[in-house]
Amino acid sequence: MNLRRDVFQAIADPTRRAILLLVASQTMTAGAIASNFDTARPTISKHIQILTECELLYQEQSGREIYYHFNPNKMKEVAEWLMPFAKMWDERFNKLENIMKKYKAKK
Amino acid sequence: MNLRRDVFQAIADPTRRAILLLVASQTMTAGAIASNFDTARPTISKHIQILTECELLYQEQSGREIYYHFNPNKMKEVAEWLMPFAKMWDERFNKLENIMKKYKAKK
DNA sequence: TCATTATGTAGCTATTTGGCTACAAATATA
DNA sequence: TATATTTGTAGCCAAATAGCTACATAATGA
Repeated sequence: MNLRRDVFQAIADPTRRAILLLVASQTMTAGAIASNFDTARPTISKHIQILTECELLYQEQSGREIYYHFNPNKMKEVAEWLMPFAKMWDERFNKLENIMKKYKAKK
Repeated sequence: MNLRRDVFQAIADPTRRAILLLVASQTMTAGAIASNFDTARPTISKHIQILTECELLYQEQSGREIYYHFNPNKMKEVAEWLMPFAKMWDERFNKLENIMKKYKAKK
């Protein structure tokens, strides 16, 4: 359980994506997170560990409880990777681009 | 090699992310894609197959050659999943869409 | 203090993954 | 037609993954 701990690998797992949605909506303790799943608690604990290692979550200790916070800046890395693709799915952009193309062709 | 063929699992692998960037920039044959990597051709072929199965790529046969095209709409699913998080990483913007708008304005 | 609670770790397992070589199938070309 | 090219498939393997149970550690609180 060591290598390939990047954000993309982290969000590949559906359970981890669910954890991220949960914690992003509200900071929670490890136990509170686990209580949202049928999966065994140590399994969720491992998922939380993976998310923490790649910095999508960070810990705040409070006595014996550990609160997990969502780190938006790390998730932003995914959005940044998507940017080069984004122009291709936006219809308005494609329309504009096509209009410009036609306009230039006429000149 | 069957289950879990969703977009998130597909983009988890660095080689597949590189293939997507390549093909998004230009439609290419399987051989042309493979020639960009040190990895053995059948290995790349398998990556291409995974990307095709989850519809990030689609095929266009031309004789014995197969051209692979990028499907932006499928990638968009990732951006849509990111939306609930987007407002958290930049105060100035409330939607991923706005960030994309800004990106395109720069171009 | 002693039991309870919150959390993480160890160690095991079955399955999936990503890689390779060897081979097959189909199209193009000399 | 015989050969070369393009691509995919089969089958193997080592490593990684996600899951579990059992145990360890540390803080609360009766």
